[in-house]
Amino acid sequence: MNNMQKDFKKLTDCSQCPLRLRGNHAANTPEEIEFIQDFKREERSVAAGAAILREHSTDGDIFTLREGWAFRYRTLPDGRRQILNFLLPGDFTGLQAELTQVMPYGVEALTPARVCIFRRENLWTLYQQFPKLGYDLTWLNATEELIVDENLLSVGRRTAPERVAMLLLHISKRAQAIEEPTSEGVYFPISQQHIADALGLSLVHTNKTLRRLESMGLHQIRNNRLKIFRADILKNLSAYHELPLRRKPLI
Amino acid sequence: MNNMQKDFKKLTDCSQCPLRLRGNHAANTPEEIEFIQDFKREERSVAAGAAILREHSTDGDIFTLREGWAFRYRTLPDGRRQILNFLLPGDFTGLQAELTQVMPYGVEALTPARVCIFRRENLWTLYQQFPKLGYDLTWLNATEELIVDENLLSVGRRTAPERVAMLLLHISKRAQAIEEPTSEGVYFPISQQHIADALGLSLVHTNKTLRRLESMGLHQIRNNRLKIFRADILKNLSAYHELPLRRKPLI
DNA sequence: CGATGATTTGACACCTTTCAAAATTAGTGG
DNA sequence: CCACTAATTTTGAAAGGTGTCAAATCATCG
Repeated sequence: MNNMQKDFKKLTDCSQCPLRLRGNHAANTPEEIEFIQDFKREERSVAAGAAILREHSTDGDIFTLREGWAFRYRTLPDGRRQILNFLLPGDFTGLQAELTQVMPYGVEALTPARVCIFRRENLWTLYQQFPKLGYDLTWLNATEELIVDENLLSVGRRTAPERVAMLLLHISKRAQAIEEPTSEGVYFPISQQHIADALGLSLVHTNKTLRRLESMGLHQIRNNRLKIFRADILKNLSAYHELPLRRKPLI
Repeated sequence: MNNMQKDFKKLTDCSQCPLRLRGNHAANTPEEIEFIQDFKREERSVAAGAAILREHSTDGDIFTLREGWAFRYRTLPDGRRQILNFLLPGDFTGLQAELTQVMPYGVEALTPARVCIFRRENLWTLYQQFPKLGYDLTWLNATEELIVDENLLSVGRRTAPERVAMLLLHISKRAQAIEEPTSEGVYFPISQQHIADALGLSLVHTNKTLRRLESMGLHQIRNNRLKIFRADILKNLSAYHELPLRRKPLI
């Protein structure tokens, strides 16, 4: 936990970025990568449960999640929390803070994570020197909004079972896109409390719904792994249609 | 209604754009405005209730709402509808469609409206030739996401009275930002069905909640006008904190 | 092997939805 | 400007999905 600065100066060579090498993202030119390298101010490791961005703080970083999972959330004064979306490796966020004085949302690590933090003051330079990267940023931001839209539809209009089914499918799909396929399902480091906060449900009711779907043989969650058995039924239940997305850019 | 093409060729001179002249938006250079002028493919008038963007269609425009109000929404196969956010004059949307083959959401006019539709094929040119406008687009998109975030928090974690209070305040604030202040409150062309769809509530319960707040003297809706009487109580009830936003760009 | 946190269960209250129908308001044609 | 119809807003009553409370069972970890 206190190794937060152990690798402070030594920034990974972006051209060797493990995310990039995995080939899930759109390619960049060497010049672009060089710029991104300079754009990067810091890499930071954060423990599971630790804050990456603090809600209501007056400064906020823009960053890419390089390893681990996290989530973006907002809270009400009395503590009620709504998870806006989950962040998986490769996801970029923090731009919205550009608009306000205080961070309207927080980001918290779900697992031990590692983030690449960029120089906000160079954001404008990025747009000027590499329009393509500016375009990519817009793209990344729009992708995030698409997910939030989907979540809003869920929370606003789907029943509890439908919401849970939807979340299982959505997370499963996203996880599959970034990890090697195994017969043991996908990594799933999300607790029931997190699911509840993401779906606008209570913990108890989330648990009961989850148990119900699982006992129907639709899926299984065990040891931080999610296996989908009956994607067909889950899809039908949640009316979830995967949007065919192009390959995401990486910054 | 069938005057949809009456002013087809004659595009407004963007430098004389009524929105721009009103001075609510960040300024642009003459060169930028000239580019925007060329970027604009068409202006279109749509009737209240008509579609501006069709959900699930395979083509989608990017546009700025110049006059009137509209809303962005998604539906489930059985017809349940969730309004994602309301669009007021000056709002820009449609970028997300860039990411998918099918429009993930629809946009419908709430009042007679007029939209400036841009040449999607020139979007990339915009980023290249006018990085500043690219930056603005990112900004506009991020602003929209901020609103969706707020709505997700509401729908997920606020009670019905809290949601309604929140919506009244939020809309009132946005409306005030674009119209002359009058003693008669702000323009409010939103039906209870729309409120229900935006808040994830049923029509009946929306009505009862609205009536309750109104009978408590917190607000009044009459003749498409909303008057807030007790902003203090409404704020306290909804835990709504206005985010101090910078002046929005206009494209 | 305690201790702390996560998951499960059961019971019950209650907020919200659904169903039905009346009362208003808005829109349209004569 | 008055009918007439459609749409919106209101109300009441009852059903039901979710939340809250409490407590037990499991799991994880130093």
